[in-house]
Amino acid sequence: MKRSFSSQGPSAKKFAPWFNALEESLKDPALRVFEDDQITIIRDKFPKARFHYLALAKSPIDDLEQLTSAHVSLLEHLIEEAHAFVESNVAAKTKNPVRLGFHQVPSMKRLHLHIISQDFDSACLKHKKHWNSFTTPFFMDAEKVLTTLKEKGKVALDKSRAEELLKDPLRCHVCKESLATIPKLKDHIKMHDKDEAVKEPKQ
DNA sequence: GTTCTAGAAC
DNA sequence: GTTCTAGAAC
Ligand SMILES: Nc1ncnc2c1ncn2[C@@H]1O[C@H](COP(=O)(O)O)[C@@H](O)[C@H]1O
Ligand SMILES: [Zn+2]
Repeated sequence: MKRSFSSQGPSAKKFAPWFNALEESLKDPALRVFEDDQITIIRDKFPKARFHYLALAKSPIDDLEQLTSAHVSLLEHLIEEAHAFVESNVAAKTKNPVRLGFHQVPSMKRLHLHIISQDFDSACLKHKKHWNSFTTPFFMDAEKVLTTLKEKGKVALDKSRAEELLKDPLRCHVCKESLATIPKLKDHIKMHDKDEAVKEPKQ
C-alpha cells in the first residue's frame, strides 16, 4: 500500500543529491580561492594532485555540449583567469606542470574546468577511472575546447567512446610505460616527480 | 563524485 | 593470507 506522505519520513532532512555537490561548494567561502563578476575558482574537495582546483562560470552552464559561440569570450576569460591563478599560486605547491581541461563525461553537474598539477600525488586518486580521466583523451585540454568552439560553434562529443577510455590499461602519463596496478603506477610516477628529492640509486 | 566491502587476483 | 579492484548504494 502506498503512503500519501513522503517516504523520507517526518524527520528526514533533504540533502542535495551528490551530483549537485559543486553547486553547494560554490556557496562555501572556505573553498573559494578566486572570484570576479563572471567566474569562481574553488578547491577540489578530493584533490587528485598537489595542486587541484575547479573553475566555474557564475552563470551556470550545464556541460560542454551546451556551449555555443556566445560562450567564447566567457570561456576565454575562464581560461585566462585560471592561468593567472596558476601563475601566482602553483610555486608554493609544486614544481610540476599544470594542465587545464574538462572531463568529456563529468559526474558532477555544472561545467567545471579542472586545474591540476601533473604529479598526481594524492591519496584521493584511488582507481583506474580516476587515473584515466586525467591522463587519456577523456581529459580535453581547455585550449582544444576553446579552439573547437571558435571553429564549429559547438563542442560535439562521442561520450560512449570517451567512457571506453576509462577502461584502458594503466599507463604512465610521462613515459607511457604500462603498469599492472594503481600502487605500482603510483610508485613508478615518483621518478618523474619534479618535487621528489633525487634518491640514491639502490645498490 | 565517494564510501564500503566482497571476492578476484596475486 | 594479503593486496587490489570494482560494483551497490532502497
Ligand atoms: N563537494 C565537492 N566540492 C568540490 N569538489 C568536489 C566535491 N565533490 C567532488 N569534487 C570534485 O569534483 C570533481 C568532479 O569530477 P568530474 O565530474 O569527473 O569532472 C572531482 O575532481 C572531485 O574530486
Ligand atoms: Zn613513466
